[in-house]
Amino acid sequence: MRIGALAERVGVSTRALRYYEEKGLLIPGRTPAGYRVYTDEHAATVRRIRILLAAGLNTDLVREILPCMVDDGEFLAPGCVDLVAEFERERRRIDDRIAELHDVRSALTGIIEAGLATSAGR
Amino acid sequence: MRIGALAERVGVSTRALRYYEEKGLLIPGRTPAGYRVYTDEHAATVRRIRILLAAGLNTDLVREILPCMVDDGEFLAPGCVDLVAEFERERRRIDDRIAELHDVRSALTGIIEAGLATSAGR
DNA sequence: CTAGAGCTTCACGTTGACGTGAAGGTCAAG
DNA sequence: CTTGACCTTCACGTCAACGTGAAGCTCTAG
Repeated sequence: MRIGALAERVGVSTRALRYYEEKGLLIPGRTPAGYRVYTDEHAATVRRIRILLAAGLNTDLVREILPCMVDDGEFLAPGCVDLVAEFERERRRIDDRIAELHDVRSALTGIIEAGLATSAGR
Repeated sequence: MRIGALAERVGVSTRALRYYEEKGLLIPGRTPAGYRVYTDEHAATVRRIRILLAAGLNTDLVREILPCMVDDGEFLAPGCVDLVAEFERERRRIDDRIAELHDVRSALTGIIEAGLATSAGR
């Protein structure tokens, strides 16, 4: 499929797909005329990219993680083993981030419940 | 205290404190010469601002939430009651965000454990 | 063969939360 | 009274992940 079809299928812009290629996250084939050609596997990769970016990872990190997500068996590609320490650091950052969000969530909950009590009590 | 002292005390830059004032989050007093003057209460507010911003809220939202966090009693200021619906929407966004982070966290955990199994098994 | 939908590569614009000087005023210490 | 640390207000720079044209090539339908 070509870039427009993939974009509509996964719900991203064509510009984003070209950007992912520029950053080395998603390398399509090419027709003789130079058109980008994508497969179903590319579509799956784009969905993974969106999830990782949405979690706040940057493109450099996504590029490292992506090849480690394809071999979904029990073992890992050799290059990925060397990155385990980095992945653990990133996991800790995510844990910290989740904790921050939980703090703000409870603060919001306190305000919301006090607000409901206030509007109910008067 | 003046801006430099507050900045060092809470661990932010003076530029950030001026930016918070520009955005209406933190309004200091002024000396006759025009120097900004902050109190301990301002310091507490800055800590709240940092937490909210770190959670991904923007300055507009922080400006709305801040006055609702000071009255830590059971009830709320009247202006805050009208914002409860907006706070609930923001809480849902935070819940979504936490769920996204959990997804990425488990993906990372899968990779890390597979990596440990791979390096242990050979 | 021509219109037009879709593709290509530049290349500059956007957004939010600041960083980073520039040019100058204020104030306590020596 | 002068240094120097601290402060003031502009005002442009930064960074990431794209958005948004511009100018031109390609392919299919009629």
